[in-house]
Amino acid sequence: MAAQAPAADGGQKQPITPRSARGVRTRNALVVAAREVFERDGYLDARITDISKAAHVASGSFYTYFNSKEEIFEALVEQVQEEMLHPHLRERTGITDPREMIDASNREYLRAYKKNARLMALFEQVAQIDEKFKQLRIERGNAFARRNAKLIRSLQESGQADPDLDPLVTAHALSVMVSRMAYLVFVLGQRIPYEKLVTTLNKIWENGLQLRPEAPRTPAAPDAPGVLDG
Amino acid sequence: MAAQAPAADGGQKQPITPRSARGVRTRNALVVAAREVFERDGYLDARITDISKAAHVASGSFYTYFNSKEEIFEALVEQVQEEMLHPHLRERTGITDPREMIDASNREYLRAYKKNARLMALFEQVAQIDEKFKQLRIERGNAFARRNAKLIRSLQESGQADPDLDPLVTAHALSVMVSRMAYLVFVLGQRIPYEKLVTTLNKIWENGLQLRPEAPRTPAAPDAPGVLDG
Amino acid sequence: MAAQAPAADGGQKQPITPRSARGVRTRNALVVAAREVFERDGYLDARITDISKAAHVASGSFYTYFNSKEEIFEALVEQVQEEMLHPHLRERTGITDPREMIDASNREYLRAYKKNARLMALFEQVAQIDEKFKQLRIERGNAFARRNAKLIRSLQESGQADPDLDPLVTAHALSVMVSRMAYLVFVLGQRIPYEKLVTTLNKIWENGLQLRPEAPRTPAAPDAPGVLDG
Amino acid sequence: MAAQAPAADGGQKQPITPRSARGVRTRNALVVAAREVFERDGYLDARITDISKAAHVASGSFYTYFNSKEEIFEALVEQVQEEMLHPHLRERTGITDPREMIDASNREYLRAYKKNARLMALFEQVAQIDEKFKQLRIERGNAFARRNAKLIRSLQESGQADPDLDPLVTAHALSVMVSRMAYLVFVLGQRIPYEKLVTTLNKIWENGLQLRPEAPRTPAAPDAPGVLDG
DNA sequence: AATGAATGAGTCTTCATTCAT
DNA sequence: GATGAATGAAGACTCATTCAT
Repeated sequence: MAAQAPAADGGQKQPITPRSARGVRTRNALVVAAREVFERDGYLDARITDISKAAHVASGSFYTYFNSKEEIFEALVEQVQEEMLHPHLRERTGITDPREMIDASNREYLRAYKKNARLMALFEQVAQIDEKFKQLRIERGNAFARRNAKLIRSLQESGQADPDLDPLVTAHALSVMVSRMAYLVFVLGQRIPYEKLVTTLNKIWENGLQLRPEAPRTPAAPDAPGVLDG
Repeated sequence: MAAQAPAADGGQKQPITPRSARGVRTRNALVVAAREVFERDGYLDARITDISKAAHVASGSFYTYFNSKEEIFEALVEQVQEEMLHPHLRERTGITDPREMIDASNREYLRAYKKNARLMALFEQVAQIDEKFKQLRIERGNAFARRNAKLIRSLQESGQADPDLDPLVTAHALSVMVSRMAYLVFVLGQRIPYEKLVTTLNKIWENGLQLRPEAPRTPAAPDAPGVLDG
Repeated sequence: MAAQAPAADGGQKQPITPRSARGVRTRNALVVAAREVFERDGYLDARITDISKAAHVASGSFYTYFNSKEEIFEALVEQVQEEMLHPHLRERTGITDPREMIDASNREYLRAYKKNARLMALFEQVAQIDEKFKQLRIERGNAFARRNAKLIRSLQESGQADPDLDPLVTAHALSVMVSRMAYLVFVLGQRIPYEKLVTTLNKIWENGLQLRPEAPRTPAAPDAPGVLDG
Repeated sequence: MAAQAPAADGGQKQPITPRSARGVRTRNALVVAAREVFERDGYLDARITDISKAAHVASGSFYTYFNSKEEIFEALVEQVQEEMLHPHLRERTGITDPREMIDASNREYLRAYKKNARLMALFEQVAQIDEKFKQLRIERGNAFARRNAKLIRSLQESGQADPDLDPLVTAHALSVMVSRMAYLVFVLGQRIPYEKLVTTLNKIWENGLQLRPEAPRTPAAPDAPGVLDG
């Protein structure tokens, strides 16, 4: 009752990692169901009961694997992350021309965003509601910006980009521009034709950096903001 | 007893517009308290009870003026809107040089955002949660974009801006870039020095539009995204 | 949601002290109902729902005044305490003969215990279950023992009681003997005639202390263990 | 399909007596684990799951041997009983002097109580919670009291003890005094030096019975209250 | 016999909303 | 209009018990 010794498991709650095949199936079913329900009802209106129901398991089974809505959401994010993880553009494509690179990475980003629009909307929402996830997005955004900043810096050093721009701030700005436009179009439904969206964003990147058209044989260009960038 | 006589107000709830001076005071106290509580606890965790308590009125009194949290939030938005409403830059300042105009409007926007950062964070949050408010922001964003698009178009026509850019999409993109950076810095706490933020954003606008430096005698420049733009 | 600022009330929960007459009535009804339900079902099986039901209020109303079963139990204890509180024997009766005093206080204690047997059983039970209440009983027992020890000491000093006895330990021992016998008889139902119980306990007190029969004009004698003693 | 054939065991549940050596081991492990968990968490907070975990068996295996927490507790009690069972004092020691006997049996009781304090606390607790176990303790206490009463009676008959005392009630009273003091000191932590505790209790027994110091050649003295006395 | 997941009944608890004074 | 208590629907969560493998 009152002042009992804490449980022997060190205060951790029950959630287990499934040991049997059946357990794996159930856990997966729950994560899949969670995605369904979250996308359908939004994070806030999603009831744990509904997730269990959608997974065709008893309500209590949810707690075999997760402690809370937040926790299963985390699991969902991790899973999606894995799916979306892939090597960087340059390594995959061998593209080195900055213009081509900007185009490729913006296209890739926008395509992925469009494809997972409901999920992205969900992430947007949760980042506004849950502190932990908000932090995650900040860090992710910073990582992207740092990487892009490096590329911008190298373009500046080789005389291909406007040397007056602060690389890190510029990287942030151009990244949020792209990701926010993706949100505007694919989540909020702003009607902008896809091709026009891509070309305009490309153009602003190029103009913004003042890319010298006659880029001779140069190296880098920024990688696109990742799917989870803010 | 059987057939209820329909209420005179057609089934609408009670919320009244205060008639007495006391009523006005109470209603105001509630709106002020709502802002306090919303900023402190976030929209979701703010309980109507807390708002009433903060306003030093009985919990039941809330319903004399509002039907729901959403409704008092609306009232809060309207009030803030009034406070922030002011004529457009050009009309106020007479500035016509595009560069100056970009600088002035970005500064004005960022200053206002910083000053009301907690409120802006709140708006961001509610737009993710409440459908009605989400629509409001879309419309507001569109209005801004249309206005800025007009200015971009006129710059293009006078040969001062890159004619390849789609004016409306560009207007959207540059606007969200600024507003999102404001969010990043003033709400999420990204550490970017104020002056560096302003100059970088200015630069990207200018570069992005390819403003001809020798802008001879031309007119327009985009108005900054308003305080409530997304 | 996640890391929200704590409520403005300093972390205290809602429970209020009733401000209206109606509120006082409701709160009282709940405490009375709690006693009923606790005595009927035992502490563990008593559901908050049942208490509310017995008090003829909605289930949620319980939480207007209490946070938990433990809390309303505390309120019940306090109330009972007040009812049972009365001046010490000697002050009330003027008895000074040790034998008479022992008899009077044992009788009083046993009578009160018998009258409130179900409540006493309840206290016994909760002291085994709830740490806070267990502490309360320890302290109460100590207070009694200290008082009785003082009396024993003075009897020893005036040559009326066995000087070999440790006053404090003896006080504890004789007190727990009486209270535990009360429990045995009135709660567990051990069939011992009331009068035989009293006289036997009296006798053991007298013998135990080796009270000199010819106690001339002496002063003190121990006060009986109080109703709540362990 | 319609009429269920009654199970061969008459509706009784499964719990088995282990047939294999492995079964014996598992069952033992569970009882040992139960003691651990009960002592650590208290009867109420002990979950069957925890007992299984502590025994390193799957949660479902519990039900191979027991139907409920109550049932394994019973098994635990029985096991402890066996361990503690030993012949009566007199038979073991040959002591016949009443004073020596009181001393010996009190010492023995208190030593055993101290050694198993957590277990005794547990028994105390369960007796307050579980009806079946409460009955057990009543019976046990009665058995002790009857035996001690017989001894008191014989002391009275041989002129060694106060003839005014009711033997049975006195036996109860002195027994509960000892056992309750043991609880006070070893479970509740009342700080009384061991030796002082023993000698004081001895003294009260002797004084209480008014043992004639010159005890000539007499036989009996009460056996101490057994470990499970109330 | 052992395993370890699945089940779901039973309570607690919150708080927007109503209402008698 | 204001008050402050009462209401009760809604959901979260626990854990003893069952069961397929």
